Amino acid sequence: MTRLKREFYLKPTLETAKKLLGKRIVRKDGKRKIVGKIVETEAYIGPKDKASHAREGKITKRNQVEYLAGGRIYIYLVYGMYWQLNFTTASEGKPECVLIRALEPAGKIAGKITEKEKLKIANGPGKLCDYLKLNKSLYGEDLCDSKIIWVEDRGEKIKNEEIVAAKRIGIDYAGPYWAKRKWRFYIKGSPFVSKK
DNA sequence: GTACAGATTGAG
DNA sequence: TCAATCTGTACT
Repeated sequence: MTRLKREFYLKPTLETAKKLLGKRIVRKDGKRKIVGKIVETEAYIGPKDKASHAREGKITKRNQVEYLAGGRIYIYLVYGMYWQLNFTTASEGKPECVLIRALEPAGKIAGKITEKEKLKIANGPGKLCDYLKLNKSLYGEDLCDSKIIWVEDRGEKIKNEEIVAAKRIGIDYAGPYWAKRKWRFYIKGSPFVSKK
């Protein structure tokens, strides 16, 4: 297996967000292995980005892991019920991260599942955390070192022409300028991306 | 201590 | 279109 190394996460965040497309998240939950191909991501580049939790250089108990060197898990609860999986990026001191918005289930899936159900089991940031069995206990986990979650490159290359850049979702509170930035990326034509 | 809004989701 | 649901964050 080829686990992504620290270096991968230290590159510019927008670049990392695009390069993550097509990579596999591997999660070990006890004896079970859950795998999903990343098909949709979103970039957050604090402190200038008004939509980022680290806007204005804010440091809180929730977002502090964003300030560490890239390659860690930033996970938090929104709306009181959904976990959001992010990978931290950039070097230490730069609060930047990539939100994982949708996965294409890969490998063996627990229980019986139809092709139709498969399309909708991880097509949203809250749903994919459920699929991967993630919660607060993964906060700060190091993707370069962890035994329970990491990201693999299986050689699949997504060409630039296959990547669609679009507006980010659910961040209108940041004002039109930031809400309009096309910092959401997904694989063109993938039926597994989150609904619009 | 209290108020309040949110990087979503699925039902109506 | 809208409520569910609860923690982090700001402010008294």
